[in-house]
Amino acid sequence: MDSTIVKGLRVLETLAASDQPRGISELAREMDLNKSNVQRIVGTLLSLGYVSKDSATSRYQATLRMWEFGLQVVHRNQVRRAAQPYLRGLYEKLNESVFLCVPDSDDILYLDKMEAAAPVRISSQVGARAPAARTASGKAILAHLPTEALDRAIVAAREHFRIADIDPAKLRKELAAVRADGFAISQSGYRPGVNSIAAPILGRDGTIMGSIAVTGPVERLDLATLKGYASEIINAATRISEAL
Amino acid sequence: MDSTIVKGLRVLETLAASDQPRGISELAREMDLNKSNVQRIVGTLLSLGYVSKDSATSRYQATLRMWEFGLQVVHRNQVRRAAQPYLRGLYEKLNESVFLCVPDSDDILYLDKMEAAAPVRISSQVGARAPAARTASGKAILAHLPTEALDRAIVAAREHFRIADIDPAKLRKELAAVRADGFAISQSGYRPGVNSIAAPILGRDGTIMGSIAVTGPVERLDLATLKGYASEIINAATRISEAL
DNA sequence: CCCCACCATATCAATATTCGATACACAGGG
DNA sequence: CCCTGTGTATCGAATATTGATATGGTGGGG
Repeated sequence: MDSTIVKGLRVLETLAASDQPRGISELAREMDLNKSNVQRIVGTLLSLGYVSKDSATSRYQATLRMWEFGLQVVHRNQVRRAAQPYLRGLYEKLNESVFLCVPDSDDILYLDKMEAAAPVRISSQVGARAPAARTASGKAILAHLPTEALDRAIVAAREHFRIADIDPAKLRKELAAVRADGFAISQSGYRPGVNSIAAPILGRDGTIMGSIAVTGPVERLDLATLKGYASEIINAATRISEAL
Repeated sequence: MDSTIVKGLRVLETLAASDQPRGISELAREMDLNKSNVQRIVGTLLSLGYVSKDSATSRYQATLRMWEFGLQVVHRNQVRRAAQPYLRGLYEKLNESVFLCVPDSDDILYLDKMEAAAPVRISSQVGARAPAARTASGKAILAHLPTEALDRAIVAAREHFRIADIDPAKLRKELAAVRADGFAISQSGYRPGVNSIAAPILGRDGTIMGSIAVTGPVERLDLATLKGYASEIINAATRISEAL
């Protein structure tokens, strides 16, 4: 299982997630690894350019290298490419924030967004992960998942995001409705004060590829307004599906 | 030197850079590694979620995981945070594409941009690397580099980007002018038909942190127009520097 | 002012881990 | 229907990784 790679990437992830530069001993303690081991690993990552060293303090931090490679993957992403013009179209038509989500190992990932110029709070949601069962985008995806994947996703939501208050039976019922309607709605389900409506993007063979969602504050996007956008969003999602 | 990590990341980079899913033998041949070795490495990356397997064809490709972690680093980037409002301001005032660059191990990296809605060609320049000596953004950075770093950068430009036609003496002269003027200009220097003007962002201690640039087609942005934007850009860059 | 405690870093023998030749099952093409 | 390619599993040998230990440097408290 190449444990050296596992450790190496864990160190890299830790550094990427850390606000400040980190020292060797500090990392070793926090990650429960041997100090010498961390020293070697960080040294290797340094020589590969994934990590930089503040020579004054001898502390290390992640560089932009991961981002650089990661972007290559995103730029090639077919769903993103297909969705981009429609995201923009929706945004310009409705003047609300529009998101693109994709399923990623049992939860969902925000892949792209179009957003009003200067939002009040800096919602750096692109690149973030969210529990599928709580968001409109997520439910649009879950509704079209094969049953065994859905089961895993429910378990994952409870474990990974420590969400205990999901009633599987109730969720399954809601998802059946989503499948029938063609759209999913969330009212303050994930972020309080935020409502949204989402529609699924399906591949040629009917497998779920992602979803697009319109999101905004409850004051502006009440249930009636959301439902008014339904056909607009379903239409866009369908066009994206066809473009795949 | 933890050669296992080196190999692991090389495999990951190769997959991230590859358009199509790759097979084990293929990778092994291309990367000059043992087939068993690649198999183990890819298996490890798979179990860590950095790579996914197309179970039909048994081919592997990079997932969005690297991007996810990479984004965390970008989002925290101080220069990017400080520059963002000014980038937007410049874009709205001038109605031209605006870029933010940072120096990164001997060349430059495009960190952020604000761009007209639907550009003719899809310039996915964010995340891309460019030879510093050829671009306005790069020259604005080079001009404020300590001499030994500048020497390295010139060598790197010739080797890494295989640019032989850089005259070091001439470049140094140009950079002195850039330092005096406070801005750098490029006319079709890197991408033919593209002109741009850039100003440096400096840290508290005077070290170069990055640069901002306005870029556009030669027809619209001729030399006179570019120079007309100079004070605008220098002003923004200075404000960003102060915000750091 | 000096000591001590902590740090990053270097060393090196021991061994756990990676390595790669070999083998196998499977798929597709000639 | 073989034959050459693939992905995958196995296992002894080899070696790269490991971690206790040592060193030099730095900063803070007495």
